[in-house]
Amino acid sequence: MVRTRSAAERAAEQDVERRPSLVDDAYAKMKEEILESRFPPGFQASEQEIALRLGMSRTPVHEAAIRLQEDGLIRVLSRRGILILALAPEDMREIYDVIIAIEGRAAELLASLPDVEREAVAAELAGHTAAMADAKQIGDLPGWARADEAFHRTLVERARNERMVRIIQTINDQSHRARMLTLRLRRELGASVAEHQQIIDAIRFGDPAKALDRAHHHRLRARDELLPLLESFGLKHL
Amino acid sequence: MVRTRSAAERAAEQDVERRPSLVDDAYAKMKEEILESRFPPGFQASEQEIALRLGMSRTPVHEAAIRLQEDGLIRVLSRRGILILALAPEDMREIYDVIIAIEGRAAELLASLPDVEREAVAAELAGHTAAMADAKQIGDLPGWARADEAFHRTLVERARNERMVRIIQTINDQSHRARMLTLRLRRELGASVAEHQQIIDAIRFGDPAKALDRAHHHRLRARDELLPLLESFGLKHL
DNA sequence: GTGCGCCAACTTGCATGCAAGATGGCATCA
DNA sequence: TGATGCCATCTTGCATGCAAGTTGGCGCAC
Repeated sequence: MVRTRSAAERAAEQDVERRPSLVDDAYAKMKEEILESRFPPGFQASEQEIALRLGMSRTPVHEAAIRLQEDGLIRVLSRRGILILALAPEDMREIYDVIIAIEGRAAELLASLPDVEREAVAAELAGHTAAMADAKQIGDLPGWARADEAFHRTLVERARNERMVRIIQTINDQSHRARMLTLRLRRELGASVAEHQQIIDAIRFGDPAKALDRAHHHRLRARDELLPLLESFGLKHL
Repeated sequence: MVRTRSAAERAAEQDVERRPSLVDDAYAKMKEEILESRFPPGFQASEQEIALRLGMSRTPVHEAAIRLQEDGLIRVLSRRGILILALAPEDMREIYDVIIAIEGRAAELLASLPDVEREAVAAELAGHTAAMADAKQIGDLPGWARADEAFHRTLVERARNERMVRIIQTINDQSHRARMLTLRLRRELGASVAEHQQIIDAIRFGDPAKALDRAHHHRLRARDELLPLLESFGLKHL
């Protein structure tokens, strides 16, 4: 029966957290296997077999597969199982453009905040950037990557836009394997610190146009360094 | 069995279009009912009942519901059916910021294309804008809305980024009801034509920075007109 | 009259059955 | 020997059964 619901009912439902379901479990585990390349791109597996491995029936695996397909990580082939998608350099170009768009707007929004909040965000971002500089100093590549990721995550999360956060999360999942792969290829850890600093300054001084421009510039520079690298390695899919 | 697959196999699979499934059918029909407010926001329905109405079992309805939940149109409540989500003015703010980010970058990309392509895109955009002016002249509000939508769709689609297209599609679905509702509230059809023209000019002359700026400005102006309107009408959810 | 608790009805989560599509290999024929 | 077509096998799409969680209402106690 379709029926209207009171505001009270709706408010109550906001609180209700879904209890852990097998579908959530399957989703999390399959995603992890894909991101860690234990299900490498281009491989195919039957839902049956995954179900067996995860100790559940086909149903929750199938439903998790639908979500992963929406995330752009796999394709569910009719009667032929699940295909783990690979990323081409072309996909990385698309992904960078989405990041440029979203992070640029986020930086612009952060630079438009009231003084106190701006300063708080700037301080937080500066902390992550300092951690990057430290990690670089002692040659701690994973540490550098973590701090860099924290900087960019903060940039978007502090802009108070759940949809932007979600978009970035999806895009990050898609490009996770590529990031892991290229981390040790990159030689330009220094430039990032300086560019982050410029973004932070623009936010701190409340200059939205400059924050947007510097955020764009940072990601464009990173992309222009990464893409040729990928292609020179002949990485047609990753 | 998990196994590697040749490039030929993979290429072949690209062609394989999924044949129409009941899940696709359920997804399309449910989405239409939601967008047309025949399933109004805040209402709740059981999967059982929807299945009955669509003449299928619960399974495809449930799987379609998962996809609609990923799209942000509904929430699947454990053992309590499907809840049609409403949009608050706050959501519209988020949505506009995503549009501003994506369309801004798209305009920037279009203005960076080679001469010939830039001109082709500019001409196409100019066509839609002319249609808007005509529709406004004769008071054809739905015609104006269609041409406006075509302009913005073209802006993103011509930027050759499938992910951006997908993001905009999702966002448009989410805000469809709000757009329909506010179409007749708006008084400012004229401003749009002039602003579109500025975006077109920037693309035609190959000025990416200006194209970005004008695209931002256009959507910001539209948002700043719309949001107070929504709030003055006390539209807490729509 | 008011509040509490129990219960019947309903709803989905998940497992499984069945049918039909897809595939690979083998046998057969030229 | 090479090509073709058939068939056994595998895999999913969808329906349905069952169990467990959720809800609303009725009756009972005070």
